[in-house]
Amino acid sequence: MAKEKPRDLRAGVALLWGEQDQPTRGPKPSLTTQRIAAAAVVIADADGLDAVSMSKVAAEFDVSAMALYRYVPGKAELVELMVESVLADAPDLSAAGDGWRQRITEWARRSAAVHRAHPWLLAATAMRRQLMGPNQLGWLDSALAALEPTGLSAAEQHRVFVLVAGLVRTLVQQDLDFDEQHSREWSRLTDELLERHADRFPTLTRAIAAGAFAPDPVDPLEFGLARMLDGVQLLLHPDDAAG
Amino acid sequence: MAKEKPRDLRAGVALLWGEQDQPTRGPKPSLTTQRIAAAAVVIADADGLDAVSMSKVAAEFDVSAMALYRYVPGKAELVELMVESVLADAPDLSAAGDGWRQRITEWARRSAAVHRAHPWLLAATAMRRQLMGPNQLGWLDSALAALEPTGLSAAEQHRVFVLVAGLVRTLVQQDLDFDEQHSREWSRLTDELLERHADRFPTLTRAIAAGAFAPDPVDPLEFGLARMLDGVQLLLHPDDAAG
DNA sequence: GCAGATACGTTTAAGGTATATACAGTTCTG
DNA sequence: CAGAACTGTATATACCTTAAACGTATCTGC
Repeated sequence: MAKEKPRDLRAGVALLWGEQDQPTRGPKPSLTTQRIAAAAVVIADADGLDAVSMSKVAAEFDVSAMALYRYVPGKAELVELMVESVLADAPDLSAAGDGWRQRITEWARRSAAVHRAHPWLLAATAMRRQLMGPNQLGWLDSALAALEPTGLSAAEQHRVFVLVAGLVRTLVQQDLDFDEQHSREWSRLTDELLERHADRFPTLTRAIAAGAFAPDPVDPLEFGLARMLDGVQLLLHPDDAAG
Repeated sequence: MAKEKPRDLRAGVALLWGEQDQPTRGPKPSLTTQRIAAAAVVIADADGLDAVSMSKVAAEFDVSAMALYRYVPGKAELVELMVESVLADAPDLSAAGDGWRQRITEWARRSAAVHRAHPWLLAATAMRRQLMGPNQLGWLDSALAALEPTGLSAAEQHRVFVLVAGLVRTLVQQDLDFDEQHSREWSRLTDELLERHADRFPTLTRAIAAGAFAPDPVDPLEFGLARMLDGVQLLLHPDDAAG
């Protein structure tokens, strides 16, 4: 995962879009990129992205690690295929209602659900220089479709999309980071430290005392979306109070 | 980076807070955790987080890789120390004005600046199960201080903080991902693909034609903050239009 | 002052990782 | 039916983290 190989974008795109010409001679391949990606997804779902190694994936097919390089140029491309694999079926938002707000909210919920179902997805799409495949573009397309009725300019729609997608990422990550046991132990240790350093962190100390970090019944995604979309709505109708 | 070692939280916290009792016997250590972290930061700034390896850091001090393990339990802890190192000096927001909005905006700008100056910081703080040191808490404290005058409940202030911090992360990441050359080449390839698949991505095709992905003179952070804080302001004063 | 305890840094090595290269075997094409 | 083209394997390189054993430097208690 460390070294940056020089990448052939053209080849990467062709791979992601399934636009490679099949050779006619030679033995029939025993695998497909789809099956490889699917196997990698199973491993990542179970043990995290770091657990996905060429040899572990190859082992799923009783094949040597090097065999995978006949299908995939390298690990970076494998991860891209994993992302595509998991983003199949861009959401149909027409059932969510007619308003742009309902639709983009539904988009955010679905996106959050996918990210929660595949915790490695966040890390995978956080990697620099990622290419986007058709499925990822499908999600983008459906979000933009939801925002189209706002009447905002194309540039503004794009900006809003970035905000909403970012919000989903942030809040899902918060979710995933939360681990009951770990969290409890950390709180205990930190409380103790904060008591000793209360003067350095006056506001924080007060906030904790006031329950700022206590379990919160409000769904952060719903809260965040509501605030953010209120802000967008204000951009559309500067005079109205949002409802 | 792959395996998850069982971690001793207590030890990790002690390390991060510099609360370890110095031994009296034995040779004097030739290094300090601070110097080690600083060297690692230099490497990461130059070549990315993946380029930080125990042996490269050790080489900066002409010392064997294993020597570092006398100072740091493992690489995860080293990364935590790097984060602390870079988050020294929590921002003083008093110069930004009196309003909560000005102050939290300033906080976001400063936070973004640090993240941009150390591109690996995003990845480093995205790791699961991270511990927070005093400097990281300092930043948290100052953000909460900025939000205190809103009069929101402690829980609400926390929720808003999460939104703002997330916004910064998202938008900085977008920034960092952007690479002139790569982006240009990708556009070219994608345009070509989209033309062939316009029916699959109708909205996206339209959006691109309308310039949604053209260079945008508006600073996304300012745009995002404005929308988000408008939303928050509406929470405070449901009847007013935000200005 | 000196023995013993303790801590530092090194060497060695084990067990991971990605992936380059050379090769053996299989299958289609001319 | 020979040769080209392709698949998968075996081998090897160059990394990575980190465990264990060891020699050596330094302080503490006597």
